[in-house]
Amino acid sequence: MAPRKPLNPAAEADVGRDFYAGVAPDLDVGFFSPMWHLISLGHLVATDLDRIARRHGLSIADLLVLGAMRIAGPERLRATDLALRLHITNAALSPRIARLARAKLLERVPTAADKRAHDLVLTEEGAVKTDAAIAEVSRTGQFARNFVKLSDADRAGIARTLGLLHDMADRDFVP
Amino acid sequence: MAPRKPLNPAAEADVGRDFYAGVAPDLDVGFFSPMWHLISLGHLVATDLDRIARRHGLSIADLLVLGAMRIAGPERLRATDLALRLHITNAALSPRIARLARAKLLERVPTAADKRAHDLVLTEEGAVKTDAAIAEVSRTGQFARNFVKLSDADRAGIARTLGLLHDMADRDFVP
DNA sequence: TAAGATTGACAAATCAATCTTT
DNA sequence: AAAGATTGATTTGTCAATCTTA
Repeated sequence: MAPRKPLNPAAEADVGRDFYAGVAPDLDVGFFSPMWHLISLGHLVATDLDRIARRHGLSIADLLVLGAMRIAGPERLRATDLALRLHITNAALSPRIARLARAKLLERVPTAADKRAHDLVLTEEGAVKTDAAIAEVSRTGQFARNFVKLSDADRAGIARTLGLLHDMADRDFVP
Repeated sequence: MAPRKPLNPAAEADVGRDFYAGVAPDLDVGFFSPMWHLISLGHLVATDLDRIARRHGLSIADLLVLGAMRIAGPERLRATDLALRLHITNAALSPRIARLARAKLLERVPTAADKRAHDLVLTEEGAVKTDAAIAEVSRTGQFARNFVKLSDADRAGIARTLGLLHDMADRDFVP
């Protein structure tokens, strides 16, 4: 049999859902398509972001760390605070922070109150580089360009509903 | 300054969006929160799925390969067909297929018409294991449990809109 | 030339174990 | 004990280069 040209992902996901509805009628398969869209689309968006970040000498992982610190503003974040916001483990964050500190994009300053911890502070150069990369994401990122093609109602709806799901997943998250 | 308890992700994302709206008024930042939800939530869902897959001796990557083949049914897929559907590179797929073949969950049979390619066929054991893992995702997966808490309208809306975005990202995807 | 598949070098995530400080 | 941070072993992805066949 000649390999069929794959359907578009939305139709393909529903084929899978319907297949499993037939194979296992006792299962709830309503979550099937949106879950696959989340995983695959999340991966595609992250890959595109990584390409953009690398033009600035960063990875997407670097950019997420720097962006979270930029947004935190004057607030002093420790590694653990950052890991909670990014939903990654401390072990993943450690070498990244070391690398960004070596590149002089952030500084580790000892926390006064706790000798175990370090406060993380963005340098001027780190802030400038972060803003430049984020501006390019806004101008040339695939997601930004595709998102505006949705209707106003769809944009508002997906932003709100993804927020609800993200909040629920955040409550399930244990580092 | 004492580290502030992080807001819920939905509110936190909007703080970031508003920050960059202030820093760079020329930028469109409407995509900001939903893009972050996609990346972070996609990562959380994938990590949870990986935990479930490992109880069956699989990884999430294995499960996605096996699931795609299960859904394809009688159709013979080659590695390249699979890579296109999963939006990963052939290089990532190669060692995975080799591993699954060693575990006797799928077989590689030479393609009659093309000596470069192999057709991939799920074994009986592979199909059984795939269905068992997917049933457990439906019963105990965090996403499945959270998704049903949404309203009927929100479930339908997000499934449809994620499908639109996934289709657009798929058209941008070049392997 | 291009397509299917594979390999090697690298990046980034997980878990488990460890060290220091609370 | 428990919390903050780090290191080592393993997995999976990318890109670049290579080999064979179309």
